[in-house]
Amino acid sequence: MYRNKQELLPDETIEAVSQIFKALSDPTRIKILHLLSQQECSVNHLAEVLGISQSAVSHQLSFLRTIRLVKYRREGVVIIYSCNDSHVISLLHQAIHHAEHD
Amino acid sequence: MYRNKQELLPDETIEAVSQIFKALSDPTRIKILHLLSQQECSVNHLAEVLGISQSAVSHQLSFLRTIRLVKYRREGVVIIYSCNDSHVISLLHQAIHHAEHD
DNA sequence: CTTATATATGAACATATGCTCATATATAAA
DNA sequence: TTTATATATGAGCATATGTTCATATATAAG
Repeated sequence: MYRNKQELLPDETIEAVSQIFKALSDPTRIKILHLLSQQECSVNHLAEVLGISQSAVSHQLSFLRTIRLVKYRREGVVIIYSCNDSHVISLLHQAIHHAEHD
Repeated sequence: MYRNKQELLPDETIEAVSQIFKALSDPTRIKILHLLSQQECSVNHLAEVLGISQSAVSHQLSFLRTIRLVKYRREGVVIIYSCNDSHVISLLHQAIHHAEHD
């Protein structure tokens, strides 16, 4: 009745995929990643431009750092963040394009 | 100091993108969509093959139906589900590929 | 009409998530 | 060393999320 040719994904893969999409599923993180995909930014610049509290931005950057979607460097007293995963940024841009043209 | 060439996305777009990725961020939904991307399935078949309760599968299908990621048809007593958004399936497949080759 | 099977759905519950507020840490300047 | 500014982080809280359990609905067969 049903052929059983279906490839089930290993749990590891499922979890990794879930993590990628979870990172992209929150409006604050989308805004952060989209802006970082255009230019490197300091934490305060992100907060000001996006209209999000410094604390909220910093918490989300911590999250994005942990899963290596962003990287950062210090410049004096300022921390400059930038994107660290071009493939995930590509997924984001595709989804934006899709959302704009649905 | 900073150029303000950055394009901020409209809230509408942010919400739409967030919804797409939210749909793809749960392991159960990933399993369902991945299987449906290979073959149409009844609800019970999904539940059995994926090892998820009928109720959980049905709840998630309801979610996926609402945002039009799946469609369905009745065949007698059985409801056959299939994918309804090839672009989102493409995002899923890319993420799977990325997760498998990281 | 009754029974059996497939699917859907509401309520309840436990956990996850994202924010704010307060405060800690770190660097630079005075 | 003191002060100012930038960033990070923990605690607490409100809301969102996903599951189970019980039950409703729908179709087909007898």
